[in-house]
Amino acid sequence: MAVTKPAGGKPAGERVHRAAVRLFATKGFHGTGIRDLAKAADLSSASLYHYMPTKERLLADIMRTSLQGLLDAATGELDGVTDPVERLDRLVVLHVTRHAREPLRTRVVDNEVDALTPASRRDVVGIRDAYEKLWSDTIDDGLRSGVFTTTRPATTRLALLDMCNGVARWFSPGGELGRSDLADHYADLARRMVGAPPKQPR
Amino acid sequence: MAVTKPAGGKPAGERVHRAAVRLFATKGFHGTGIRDLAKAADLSSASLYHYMPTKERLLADIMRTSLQGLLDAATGELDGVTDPVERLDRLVVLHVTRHAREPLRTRVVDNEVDALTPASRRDVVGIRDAYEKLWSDTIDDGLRSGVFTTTRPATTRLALLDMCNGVARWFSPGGELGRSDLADHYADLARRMVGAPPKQPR
DNA sequence: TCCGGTCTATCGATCGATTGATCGACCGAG
DNA sequence: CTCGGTCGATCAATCGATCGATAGACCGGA
Repeated sequence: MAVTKPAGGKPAGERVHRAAVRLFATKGFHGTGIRDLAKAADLSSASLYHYMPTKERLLADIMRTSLQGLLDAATGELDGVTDPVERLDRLVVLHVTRHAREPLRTRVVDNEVDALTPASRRDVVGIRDAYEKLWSDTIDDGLRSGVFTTTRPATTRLALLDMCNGVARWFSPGGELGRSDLADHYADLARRMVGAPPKQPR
Repeated sequence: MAVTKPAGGKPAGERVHRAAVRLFATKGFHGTGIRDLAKAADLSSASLYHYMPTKERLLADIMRTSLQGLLDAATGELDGVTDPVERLDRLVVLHVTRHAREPLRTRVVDNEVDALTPASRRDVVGIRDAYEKLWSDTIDDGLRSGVFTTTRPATTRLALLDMCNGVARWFSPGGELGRSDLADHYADLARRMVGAPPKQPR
């Protein structure tokens, strides 16, 4: 009953957010005009500014909350887990599942970093670094305890992350491959890359 | 002696091309203004149009020639090579080496596809598809002959390519890791991913 | 039950700045 | 005297952002 206008059924603030994610992901931040955004959110370009301070701040908020959510989820997922193989499994499954569930949001996070102002960029990159440290620590642990065999752990970490990030570029929900199967397959690939034994030894 | 102005020592057309690659890679196509480009190429914005028909066509040319060069090199590299493991090795080494030698150009190719007009996009995506088919065929061959063990070859191909593409995002020439060592490491990772035996069995 | 006041949400109109692109003029080498 | 190369000036269009105004919901006091 609070809804007065049938403009999509969702509250306006959420419509702006969703439209921004979709447009920034598909056309890029600089490729998306304030009027494109307004049209997609079913608002005038003036009304837009009731829900965002600035176009750049809208982008920064999207990226910051998305990355923070990933970091929080990963921290929770690893809580109490000490086995490096299990830790790597969980990191990959969480990462891939998220990227497959929200490929648009992820693409914005991955591709629009240098559209941010220096201040926003510092925040975002700081969160991302904290997240990637979870991966570094896991790989280092695995090497120390001997379950991983890989030279150049730093490079391997980058290769792992790039591989997992790529999912957001091509995965389309509703395809033949489900999110869960996809995540399992990536976890297997990750184990192979670091030289850990496969999940079900044939 | 042909050089009349000391504007960087290079001919103007090449300066435009180089500046475009650098700016498109770091600030994005839509984030790069015609005046930024002119300044970086040490020309007026009007003179720019003696070396390009349109900003978009300049981008399309950069992407098309870069991708075509990669496809040609790969085709030549695979000529006569039938062993799937050797083929995969060569594909990875070529791909990674190129991405490490010219990360800026590669970033443009990878990130600015949807800044193209539909016509240009068709061309570029067509070349890219032909290139990726080399990878698909190699993986299929390896599976058929039994040297590769991987379920879901299509997904594994995507994971491989995303991993190798990622190099352009973080590699900086002159770092501690050389291009050749990097390429070898990636070839090893690729072998592990498809389940092929490592190069030097310890 | 009505009233004045406040707040949120929305808009059309418009701001100055910048966009990609074009024009005519000029310059120096051949 | 021509002509490839270069430029300042400028075009219409669009950019991100702001303005004042309006409509309606809600609230406390008469």
